[in-house]
Amino acid sequence: MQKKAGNADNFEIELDAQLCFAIYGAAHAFTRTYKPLLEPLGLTYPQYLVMITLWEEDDQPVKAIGDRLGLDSGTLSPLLKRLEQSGLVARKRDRDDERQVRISLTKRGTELKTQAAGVAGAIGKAVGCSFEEAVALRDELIALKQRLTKAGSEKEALSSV
Amino acid sequence: MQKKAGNADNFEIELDAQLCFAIYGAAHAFTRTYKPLLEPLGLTYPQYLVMITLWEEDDQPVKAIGDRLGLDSGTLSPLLKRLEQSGLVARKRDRDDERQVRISLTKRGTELKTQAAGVAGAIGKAVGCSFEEAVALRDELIALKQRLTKAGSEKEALSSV
DNA sequence: CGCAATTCAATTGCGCACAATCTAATTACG
DNA sequence: CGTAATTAGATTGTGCGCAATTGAATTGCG
Repeated sequence: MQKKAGNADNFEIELDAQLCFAIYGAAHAFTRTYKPLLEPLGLTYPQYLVMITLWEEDDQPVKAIGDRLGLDSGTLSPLLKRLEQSGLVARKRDRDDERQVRISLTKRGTELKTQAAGVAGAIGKAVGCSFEEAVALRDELIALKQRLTKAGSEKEALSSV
Repeated sequence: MQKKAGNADNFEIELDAQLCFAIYGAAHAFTRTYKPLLEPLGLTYPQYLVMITLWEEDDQPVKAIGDRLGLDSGTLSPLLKRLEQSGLVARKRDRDDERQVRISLTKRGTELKTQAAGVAGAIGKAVGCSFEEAVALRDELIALKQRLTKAGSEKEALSSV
């Protein structure tokens, strides 16, 4: 990336593009790394994330899972049906509030957590950095996400592009 | 790689999961931030990335774009057809090697770069960190991606998960 | 109570991602 | 030269991700 004399805009575009590419590439690399590890479990990466939230806390409504992962019902509804089809979760209407569908782990779904332990270990190896580095990276990403989310929720008065 | 006894695994799973969530969330937050800015340009986020590579260097074969972005023809073929439909790029077979399809910018595609300059500025603002911080984050993500990619290409002898 | 507004989930439609498969063109090699 | 292996791109099928719409249930308020 050659340093342009004077005009800072070009440089900003360069950096913006590079950050774009970097996060896009890193996220995809993550997915690709997980894929072969999750395949024997019969899970995709987003399905794995849903299972993690359920291993953390069983019997949640769809909305809660969506909030945790930043996904809406358009994504979750078919995904959860596939998990149900796989025999990992059960979907049932809440008695007290029939609008809600509560997702709970089946026996097989609960048991899968044990196998998933191996996955985490393999990923830790693939990430190839120390525990402290991983923590630092995690915190930076969380902070980045929060800044982006906050900026987005405040205003979109950028019409004069 | 902290190879500990069995019950330390829980801790690893936590961190693994958190890193998972963090990068997944950050990548999506990025996409969502871009979306309203790219809409007036008639571009999606992946289309924007393709345009950036073409602004960097015009008249590239599909393969080169795919290598740059880590995408295969299954993704790029329809995406490039939509860009062609939008009048931003042209697709033509290479005379010397008829297997290749070279993608080049149209007049409109070239001109769009000017408008895109505003996008980068808005994103820089949304990211809300200093230039140095952005550079550091970019480098960390690139390093993370490279570690993951390398680990993935070496071996997949994790069949005993 | 009765009706409007809100909330939750499902559905539809479009655009990625990617594996697997296919065709056509090029290169390698005996 | 001719056949095999390789390479580029397109196609098909599955699964996200998200906007927009729909429909049912619940809540709010007079």
